Amino acid sequence: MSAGMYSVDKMREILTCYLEKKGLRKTVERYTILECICHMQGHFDVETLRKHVAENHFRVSQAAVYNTIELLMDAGLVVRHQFSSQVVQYELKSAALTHHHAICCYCGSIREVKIDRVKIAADYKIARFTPEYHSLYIYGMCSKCKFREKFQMKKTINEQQKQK
Amino acid sequence: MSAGMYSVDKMREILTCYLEKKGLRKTVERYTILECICHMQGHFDVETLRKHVAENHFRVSQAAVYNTIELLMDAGLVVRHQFSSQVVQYELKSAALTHHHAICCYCGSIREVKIDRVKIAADYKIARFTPEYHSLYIYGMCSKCKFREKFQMKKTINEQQKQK
DNA sequence: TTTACTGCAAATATTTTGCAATATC
DNA sequence: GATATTGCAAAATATTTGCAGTAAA
Repeated sequence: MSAGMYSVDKMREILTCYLEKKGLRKTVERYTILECICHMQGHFDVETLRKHVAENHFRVSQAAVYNTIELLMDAGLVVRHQFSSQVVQYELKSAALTHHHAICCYCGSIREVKIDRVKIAADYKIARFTPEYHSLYIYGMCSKCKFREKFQMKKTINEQQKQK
Repeated sequence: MSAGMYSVDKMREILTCYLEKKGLRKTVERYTILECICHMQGHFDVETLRKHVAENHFRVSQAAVYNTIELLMDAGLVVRHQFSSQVVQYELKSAALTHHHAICCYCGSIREVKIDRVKIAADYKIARFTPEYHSLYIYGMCSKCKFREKFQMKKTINEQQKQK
C-alpha cells in the first residue's frame, strides 16, 4: 500500500510531465523527496519526511522540503491533511484516494476507512465548480474510547494533554 | 445565518451545561468569546477573533483565546478547518452542519455548498466507530479560474504567491 | 478560602524569506 | 552562461508554557 495505486515509476513520470509542462527544473532533491514519500507508509509531517530523507539518502534543507511539498501538491501527487493535532500531515494523493479518515475526538487516533468515493462524488453536483478531489473526515468515538467510557474512564484529548 | 441553526442563548446554554458537567468555571471571557463567535459571519482565525473581541467588548489575552477555542471545540460548539492556506480557521459547529466546503485549488477561494449531510452520513457505516460529525472538503476549480483558464491566464496559488 | 483561570511575557514550534552558492537547462 | 533552485540562517508567524495575580465557587 506504500505507493497507493501508482508505482514509484508512475509517480516520477507524473512529476516529470508536470515539471516539463511548467518549465521547472528536474532537480535531484525533487525526485529524492518524492521517492521517500512513496516509501513511507501513510501520513507524514514535514519533520518526519526530512528525517526519512536524511536517513535513507542525503541531506535536504528544510526550505527545499517545504518547497517540494508545495510543488508536489500542485502537481497533484500529494494532499494535505489537518487532523485533530496541530501538526499538518501530508499523504500521497493516490493513497488518499483509496480511503477516508475516521478521527477519534477522544484519543486522537486516526483510522483509514474504505468508503465508496464514487458514491459520495455523485452526491455533489456543484454549479459553477469543477471538482477534482475530495476529503471526508469523520469525527467520533473509536471502540477503545467507547469501552473506556463504559467504565467511567472517559478522557478527552484536552484532559490528556493537561496531564503532561 | 450568523448563529446557524442555534440562537446565541441556546449556545450559552450548551456552554453552561458543558462547564457544569465538567466542573469548570463560568468565566466572563468564555461567554464573551462565544458570543463574539456567534456574531461573526462564517469562518474566522484566532487573530481575527481576538480583534473582534477587542473591538466589541474588552481585551482578552491570546492565551485565553486559544484556551477557549479548545474548550468550545471540546464542548461541541466549534469546529476546526484547515483549508488551503496555512492559517487554521474555525467555525460554529451549528453553522458548519448546514454546509460543506468547495475549495478552489487555483485561487484559494472557499465556497459553502449545501449537500445532504444525512445522505453522506448514511454511506459510512464504520465498524467499531461511532460517528458524531463529519467534514467534507471538495477541491477543484471555481468558475472564475475556469474562465481564466480558457484564456490562457491560468495561475496556481503557488505562482500567485511567488509574485509577491 | 481555595484553586481554576487569566494576563503577560518568554519559550517553542512552524513556516517563510533573503542571499550567496550551486546545479539545471 | 543564464537563472531557477538549493542551503543556510535569520525573520516572521503561530502556538504553548510558566508564573503571579484575579476571580469564580
